[in-house]
Amino acid sequence: MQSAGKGQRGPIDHERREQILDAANEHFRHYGYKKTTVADLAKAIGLSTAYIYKFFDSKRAIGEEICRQCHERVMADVKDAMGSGKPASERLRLIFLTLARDGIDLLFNDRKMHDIVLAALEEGWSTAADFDAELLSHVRSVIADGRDAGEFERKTPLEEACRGVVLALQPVRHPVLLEFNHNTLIEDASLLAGLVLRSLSV
Amino acid sequence: MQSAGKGQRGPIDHERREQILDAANEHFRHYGYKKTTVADLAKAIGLSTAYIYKFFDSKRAIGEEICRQCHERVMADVKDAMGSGKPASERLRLIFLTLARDGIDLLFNDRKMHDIVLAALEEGWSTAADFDAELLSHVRSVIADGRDAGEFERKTPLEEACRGVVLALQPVRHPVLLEFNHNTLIEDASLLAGLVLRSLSV
DNA sequence: TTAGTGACGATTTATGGAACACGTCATACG
DNA sequence: CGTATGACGTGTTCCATAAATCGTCACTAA
Repeated sequence: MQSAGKGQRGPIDHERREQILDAANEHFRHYGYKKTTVADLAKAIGLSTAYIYKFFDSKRAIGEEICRQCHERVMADVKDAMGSGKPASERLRLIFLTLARDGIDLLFNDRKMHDIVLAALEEGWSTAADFDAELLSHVRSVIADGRDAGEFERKTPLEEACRGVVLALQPVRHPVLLEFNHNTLIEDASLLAGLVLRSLSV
Repeated sequence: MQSAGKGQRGPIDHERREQILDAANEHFRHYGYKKTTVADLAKAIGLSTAYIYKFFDSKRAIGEEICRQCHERVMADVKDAMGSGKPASERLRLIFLTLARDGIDLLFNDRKMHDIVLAALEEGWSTAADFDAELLSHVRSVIADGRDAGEFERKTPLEEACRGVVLALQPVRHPVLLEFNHNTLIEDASLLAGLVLRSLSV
């Protein structure tokens, strides 16, 4: 396992990592994860293949970082919706629509990245679990808000309601389903949001 | 396109078809769809490869029929739940649990068949659409029953409610998701059923 | 006329050896 | 001592070619 403090000076470390990630971002987007080799990334920044491994344990570690950044961009959109100051029900609906929109966007405008996200799921990279956990926490907070504001019912245990909502999100956010549902995804998201909101209403 | 009345006598036709389907059922289950050849099926019933094509247009047509039978078995379980005479809410909950249970069963006890169902989805065989349509009609009838009995609210347009429920079923019935969720599938089905029932309640 | 088949073209899939990619290490250089 | 690399073992991926499969058709035999 690679760890900090292997002997490199901090600032240089950081710059090199960024360089590698930038190159990876570009190459993965253009040619996909599988088709770009570590040698390609090394050449792009004018260093040797071996040196890449001073900054990342493996090619997969680079892929995971890129994947994480991709998830972060989606999560930023979710956070925007969360911080909009709108009523909880509206914010929850926005989560459905945001995830659907971002999923479609990934599928059509950034296909290679979509493939990476898919591979990450299939190969059990940790990135997906992290995303799930963060999403759950946002859902929990918006439901709690709604309950405090008297918008939502309080009988159902909070955790049960949260897990139900996250499950109901699957059809509009799981990359595998995007391919089957993409033509009706926005409408589906809206329908599911409506269903979920009725299930939460007082 | 193959059609009835190509010249064969009825009873013989039917028997041969059955023989072929029986052989296909056994071979597909043992070796999978891809690995069994039309020649294998022909040998199994003691006839020539060419003769098979008198009864089916293609290997895929045989696969579709087997797939349809598999869907039919699941749908039979759903129908059992529908005809149980229980309140609509209970019947709807049973649909969730039945589909989850049958999905798990297919995944673990009939893996080759699961692969066929998956291939059918990916290659766009008509069997999946038929299943969806039939499932939707059952959902519609149970929701309508619930509304008539005063169990369910009537404000949401019926079709909208139906489509929402069918969407909410996806996480527990889509074969692709089974592989990701199988360890919590029954619990997930229960949670989703609870959420859906709250969304429908008066 | 009807049940049934062998042979065949076109396409798909298996094979196995060569080329390539991943990740490690000993080492070079300032 | 920190930055950086070439060379190499091991596993994976390509790719050309051989083999097998799909589906058709002309044909046989009762």
